[in-house]
Amino acid sequence: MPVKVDFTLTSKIAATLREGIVRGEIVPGTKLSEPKLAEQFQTSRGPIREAVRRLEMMGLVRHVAHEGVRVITLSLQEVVDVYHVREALEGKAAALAARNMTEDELNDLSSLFEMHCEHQSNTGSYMQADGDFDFHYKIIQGSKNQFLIRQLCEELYHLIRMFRHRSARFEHRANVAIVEHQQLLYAIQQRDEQLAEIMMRRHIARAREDIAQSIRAL
Amino acid sequence: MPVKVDFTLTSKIAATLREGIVRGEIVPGTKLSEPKLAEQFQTSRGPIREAVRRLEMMGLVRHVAHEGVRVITLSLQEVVDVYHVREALEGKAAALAARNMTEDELNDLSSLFEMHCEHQSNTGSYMQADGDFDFHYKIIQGSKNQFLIRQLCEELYHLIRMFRHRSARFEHRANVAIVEHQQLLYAIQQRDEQLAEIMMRRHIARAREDIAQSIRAL
DNA sequence: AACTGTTCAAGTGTTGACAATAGTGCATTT
DNA sequence: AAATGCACTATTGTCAACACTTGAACAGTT
Repeated sequence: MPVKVDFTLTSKIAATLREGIVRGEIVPGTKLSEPKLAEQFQTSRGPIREAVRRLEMMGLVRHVAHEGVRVITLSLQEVVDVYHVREALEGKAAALAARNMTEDELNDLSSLFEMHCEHQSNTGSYMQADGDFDFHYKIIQGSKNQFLIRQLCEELYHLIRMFRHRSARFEHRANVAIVEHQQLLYAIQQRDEQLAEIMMRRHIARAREDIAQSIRAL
Repeated sequence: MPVKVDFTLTSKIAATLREGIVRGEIVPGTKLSEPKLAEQFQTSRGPIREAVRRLEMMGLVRHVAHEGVRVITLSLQEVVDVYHVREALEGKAAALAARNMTEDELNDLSSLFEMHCEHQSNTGSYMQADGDFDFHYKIIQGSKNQFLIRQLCEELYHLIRMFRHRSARFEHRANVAIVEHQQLLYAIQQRDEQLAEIMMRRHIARAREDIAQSIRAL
């Protein structure tokens, strides 16, 4: 049975705004004025308010009473902070995935990885963003932990997308990522929870280190 | 400078409902009807809607479009899931606290711990809930990571409070908790990030194991 | 008796207007 | 000229009414 999604105005507006923010079309720091957005979307302020609250849940905007809502501006240091959280959560996700993924899911993950490998050797380039996210996404889902899934996929996910969209310069790591994915996949296939967690944490910690280093380079 | 808090109707209603849910006065599974709550609080539906959305951010209620909002019902298995997330996040918090806490904060934490010890040897009972939360709270704050702090203090915190309030039976662990806190404090004082993380994770994992065991006992 | 389709009530989604608040610019004062 | 206080404006917070969706009771059919 298909998952029920809401076709309310609110959800459509929220999705549109979310993508605008993630893609950087709505510049960080912008104030989201309810009357203006209401005019822009040809609607009243109600649905706008609700949509903006959902963005707040995702951490994409900050709301202050009587002042309004502004799109967050992520400093590199803050991105590093986000990656610390991501390391902790996805590390746990990998451990739980090693325990809880079904054989079918494992096969899925395995073929996805092989697809990435082929794409890599054919084009020499890494399957950007989507590909990497898919791999991580499948592992997170494999954890079978609804709270973990929610925190990662609904709250941190878009923040990370936003950062990645802004600075594609950290993607030279894309090449080594394949190797790290390989090791991670192996650990999960072996049902080795501890190793899976360590591998995932290293994978993310390395990406974080790249960012931290670019701060020190300033 | 004091943190600016909003004295809006919404925030007061949200706080009232939150406590009602956490304390179990509003029974899990209850449907929160906007018209009824509006009458109860002598206000209109607008502030009620916003307050309820905030509860949703905290994970205390679930919202389905066109159907409404219900208070969550946590199964023991779900509590175990929450504790997995908590283990990952607070473990990371302990590591970061070992790195980032100031000497003053360390002294604070230290005296808080000694207070707990005294109270324990005087009364023989553990300083319940509040005390334990305070200790963990100070460590989380000491991490200096705003995202981590938010996820733990604003999202998981109330879920855990809700569970603890429901079943005080898992509190025989209170006695051993002192020893575990002692080790944890020592690790942080030594600025040993890895040890602090391990100690915190064990501390929480043990509590989780108690819950998991009570599931198997069914 | 079980099943399908319709009607109805309750509640959520949406709207536009009103009230209260915060920031801005100007006038007045020292 | 700088500082203080006031009025104004724009925006958020709140309200009450309307529109649409959902679930349930009920009637009719097989």
